[in-house]
Amino acid sequence: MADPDSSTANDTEALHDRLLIIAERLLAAHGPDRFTLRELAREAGISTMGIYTVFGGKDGVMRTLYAAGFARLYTYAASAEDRSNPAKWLYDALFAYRRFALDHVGFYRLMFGGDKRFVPIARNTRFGTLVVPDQGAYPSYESLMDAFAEGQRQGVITSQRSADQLAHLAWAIIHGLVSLEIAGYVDLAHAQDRFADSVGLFVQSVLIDPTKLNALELRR
Amino acid sequence: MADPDSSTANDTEALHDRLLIIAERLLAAHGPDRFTLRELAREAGISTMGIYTVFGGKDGVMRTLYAAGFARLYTYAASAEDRSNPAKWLYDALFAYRRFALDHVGFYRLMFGGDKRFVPIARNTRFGTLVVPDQGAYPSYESLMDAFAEGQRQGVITSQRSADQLAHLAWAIIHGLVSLEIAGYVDLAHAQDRFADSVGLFVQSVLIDPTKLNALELRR
DNA sequence: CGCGATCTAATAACAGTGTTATATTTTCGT
DNA sequence: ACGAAAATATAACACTGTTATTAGATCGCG
Repeated sequence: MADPDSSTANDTEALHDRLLIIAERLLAAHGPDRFTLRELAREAGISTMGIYTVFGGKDGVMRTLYAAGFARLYTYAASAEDRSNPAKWLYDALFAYRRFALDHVGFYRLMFGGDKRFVPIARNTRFGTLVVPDQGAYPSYESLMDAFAEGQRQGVITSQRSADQLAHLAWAIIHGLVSLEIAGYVDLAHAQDRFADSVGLFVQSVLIDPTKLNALELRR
Repeated sequence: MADPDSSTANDTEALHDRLLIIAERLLAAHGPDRFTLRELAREAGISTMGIYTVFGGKDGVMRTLYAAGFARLYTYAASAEDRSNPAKWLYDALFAYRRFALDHVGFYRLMFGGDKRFVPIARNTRFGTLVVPDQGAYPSYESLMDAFAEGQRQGVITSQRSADQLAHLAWAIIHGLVSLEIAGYVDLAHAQDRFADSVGLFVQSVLIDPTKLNALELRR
């Protein structure tokens, strides 16, 4: 408030943020398919063209929501980073992923529904060539790989596969489980147990030294 | 042609089939998002309302395409059913699933993109409560479970988990791998190898007795 | 302060979409 | 052969995203 020449910048920035909050709500309510520009404008109390000056068009809004989704996912992943216990860290990360997907189905469908419009191209990382959405989203996957690497270093994870291979399979598994659940192919009454069972089967058989498992209680 | 009173029935049935073929082409070309009724009518050379008399509306068309997708998936699954060799059977089934998804991205996104509109509710089967699209689609999943059950019977698969649990995890894994690939999150240059690696890691560590693996060469 | 230039915002218009209403033709049973 | 019913087409409606156009606000700068 002490900056006089940023009043306009703050106004448009404030409008940007306010629109984004409403857009997230509409995305969550209707899903990416039925998300409409005009409803966003109506809810915000501005004309349809106001959105064009802020976001450039519907693509701009969806692109921003897409990035916001990955940022939100990262907050879930970050909350699972118990680096002192790699096995727990891994479990928590996998469950956090599901939690995010169920809490934010709209985000999830926008991010992984199969519309490649907003997915950037592959780039080289220190773990190999990966496709990662942007700077703010990459940490989620990096954190998962770190969990594997740390588990291998401590000997809790006995697999000799690379952390990248393990993380890719782990990601595929939880994404598969979660997206099947979201799409409606898992009986709701048993979805929770099915997820826990499948994750347990995967972790115990592929990853973790069975003799070190007793220290880990399956949660939820 | 020897049945006089079925001329009309044959006509509408023929129109139904012709429309379905064109609809499949448009779904493959544009994806489920950009599929439009009016283009279908235009391509078929009929008025927009002609589709309403045949399918009742857009929902009817999409529902029919949804069922056709599962029927198509079943043809892929059926081609993998080498019942004399459960391990090969399983591998072939997993690779056939990916083949179907890549060959028919439009179908795949319609079936698993997250729009629950056409997914029926759960029902009881002899393997437990499952969500299966319809009579014609259920065999795909049943075949997968049969592969596990037969593998366990022959001792090739040593896991003591139920065939249902194993099939569910297997389905989640291949669906996860494939849908991440389709969504654009796997580097195209290495997608093939990544899939084979992940499937191999899963099968060898979770399912198959290592001493019986030498008889099985990884394909493609 | 003044004032042209630039950006912002709203209204109006346009080409699409799915769907309903209406009219016209075709088909079919009796 | 004729009335009922189904099939098909045309027109209209309420939406969508987007582009023109126009009015209003803001800014740079002498």
